Amino acid sequence: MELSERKKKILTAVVEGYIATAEPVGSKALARQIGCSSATIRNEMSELTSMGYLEQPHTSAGRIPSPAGYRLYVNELMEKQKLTEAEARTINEKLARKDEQIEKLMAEVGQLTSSMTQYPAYALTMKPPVAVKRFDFIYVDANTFIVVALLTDNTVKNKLIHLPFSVHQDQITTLSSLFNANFTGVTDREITDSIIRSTERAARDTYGLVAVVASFTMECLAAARTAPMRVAGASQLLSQPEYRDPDKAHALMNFISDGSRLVDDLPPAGMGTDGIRVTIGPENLAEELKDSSVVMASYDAGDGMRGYIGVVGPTRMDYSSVAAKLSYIAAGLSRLLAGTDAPEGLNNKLVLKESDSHEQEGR
Amino acid sequence: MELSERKKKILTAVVEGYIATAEPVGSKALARQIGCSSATIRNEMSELTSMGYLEQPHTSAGRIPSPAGYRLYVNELMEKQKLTEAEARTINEKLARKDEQIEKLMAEVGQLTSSMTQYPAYALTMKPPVAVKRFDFIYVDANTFIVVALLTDNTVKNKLIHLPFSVHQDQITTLSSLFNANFTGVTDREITDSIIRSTERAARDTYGLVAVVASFTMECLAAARTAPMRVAGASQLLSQPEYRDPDKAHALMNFISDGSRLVDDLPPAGMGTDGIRVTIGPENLAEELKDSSVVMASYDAGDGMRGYIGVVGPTRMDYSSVAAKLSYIAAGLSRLLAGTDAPEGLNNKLVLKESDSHEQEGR
DNA sequence: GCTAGCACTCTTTTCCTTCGAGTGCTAATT
DNA sequence: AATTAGCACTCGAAGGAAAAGAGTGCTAGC
Repeated sequence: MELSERKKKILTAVVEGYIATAEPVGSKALARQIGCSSATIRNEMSELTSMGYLEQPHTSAGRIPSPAGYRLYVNELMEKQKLTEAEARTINEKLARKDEQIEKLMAEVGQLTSSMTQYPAYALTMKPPVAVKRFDFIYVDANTFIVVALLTDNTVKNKLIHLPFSVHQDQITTLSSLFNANFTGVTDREITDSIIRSTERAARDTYGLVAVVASFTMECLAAARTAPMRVAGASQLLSQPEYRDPDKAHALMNFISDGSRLVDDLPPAGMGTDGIRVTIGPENLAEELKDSSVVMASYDAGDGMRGYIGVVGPTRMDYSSVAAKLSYIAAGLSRLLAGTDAPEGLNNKLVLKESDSHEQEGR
Repeated sequence: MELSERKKKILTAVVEGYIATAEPVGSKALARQIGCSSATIRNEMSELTSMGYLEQPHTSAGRIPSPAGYRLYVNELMEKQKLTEAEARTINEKLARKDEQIEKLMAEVGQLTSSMTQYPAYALTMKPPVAVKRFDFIYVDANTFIVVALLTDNTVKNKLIHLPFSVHQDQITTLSSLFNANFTGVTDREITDSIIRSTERAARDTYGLVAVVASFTMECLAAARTAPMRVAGASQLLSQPEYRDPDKAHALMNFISDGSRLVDDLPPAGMGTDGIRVTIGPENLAEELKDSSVVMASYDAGDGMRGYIGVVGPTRMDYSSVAAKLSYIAAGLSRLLAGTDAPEGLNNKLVLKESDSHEQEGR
């Protein structure tokens, strides 16, 4: 059923009023805004209530939006706010100082998002499974060598291995060719015991060298797949009146501080067309989030990777402003990580934006 | 002035009672414990109050310890608690799964400490300045090479460098010997522009290759010196009655979530003989900590590195139990990172000594 | 030097009243 | 038919007095 223009206006006003003040909004306050008498408003509100878009905390209080009311607001009524000049500049400046380590970049983006929105925020990147592209073994001294693994996502991992016995450079060379033959191009799940066994036989390895390097390899592959997830600004919750009860705040903070729980709750279906997804109160799967809302945006992290940033707040969250900020930050990140135009702030002329056009070399 | 035995007993009982209940403790409750009448206790408490060890929130409440009272308790009266079998086992199990990346290890230790003590916890490692021990350059293809730097603290850093022009293997070799000659054994502060210039001349470098590798080097050295600091379990604060006021909680949480502030407050003088330092309420430097206490323990992280773990809580913190747990965990960490005896739980016979491997995103 | 007793102080809790915002309904108005 | 004015009613919030309770300080006796 389609709502009348006026009902929409009233619903919008109630939602925005409640978002601004955290107090139920009454008919008198609206009368001025809408331009008719409070009695009319009351009638309309009464209908909106019975349609399920508004709620009354108790008989003689104003109305607050129900989850359905918020949903309608988010889907149809809300106008996406624009960022102020200053906000946009802040975001650009922060993103310009791009950090090369994805871990740190995520942490900074989390911080940024949280400080821009005044809500707790998280940031993460999902990665497709990776394999090792090539191994290099650096012989340091008789007891020491370094393994360097170049992964298909172009990250490089390494490990210094110090031995309680000595090896000859030749052994390392053998090891190198065996690993390049047997352990490249496979994901962590494809490394089986039997591959390790056969490599060990081929290397005539009696010291467990192969096992050590193999386990390092699997560690790398597993770690590269795991999403580095950062949560920032959890304490912002405490400035929201709905979390003034320390027990509530505690429960929710526990939940969000544990990144892994949030990840589970990620993208059930798809994102909206603009890359923003809003999940309101009871729509959330996790019990701990039933009274809260989550707004998240996705961005393109390049190389087929997808990333997400999001904030958690009360259902009374300022969806319009948060959505605007998230989508601006997400767009910036996409540009930074996957975009064709080189982001400003890279201060030297060589560098580094290697593409996947990178040919696989034989050996 | 030396306190009488009985005064000590009473002070101890007040401190421990208050720690347990967060309520001022009265004379009646103590009478039973101490074994004399409440009136006697009152007289004694009155004296302890005028000596500055106890305080009265108001005339008709029991007594609570003053900061000086806590201090005396911590220094002289408290018996260091022993861990239960179960607690010790939990800690051992967690530490046994030693993670090779110091960043992650610190995060896990923070988690562990927080969950064992029920207070917010932090963990960090201080490092002495480092230098590069040796460079290796891996030629990948005409447009790509990897720089690998082995640092004096035995961490390895690397970077994949992709060029918009091609280089010959020889150039890389030249670069390698130049860097090994000019950039090894120096700390980040000792790398001056003039060294870079002269290296550039020697390399006949017109593309800025030297500059890129040099800036990578400095990044590594700077990053290796910065203490990776992790804070865990900040939300635990909210379960303490003294932080039921969300504003107080918010202020303190903001403070502790920002690791850098905590670092400033670190070890002014030395640690106690047992490696535990307790800072009570107003003894803290930071304004935000004046109502809180910090207990920290230091551990030996090997290679001349020192590390700290600590917890933040109300002045009414359970010093005895916290100190015991911290020192157990710190001892475990020392053993793990610097100890001569191989910690149990390392499941293969090689691999010892290196602590940190480092990944570098190449984009 | 210790203890019993008692008056006194001060907080906490409880209950009651008042106040006010906001509603729902009815009747009048446009 | 839609809007408005008016009014009785509801229910939480705020205020305040009274009672309860816990603990002290002091005095006097053991």
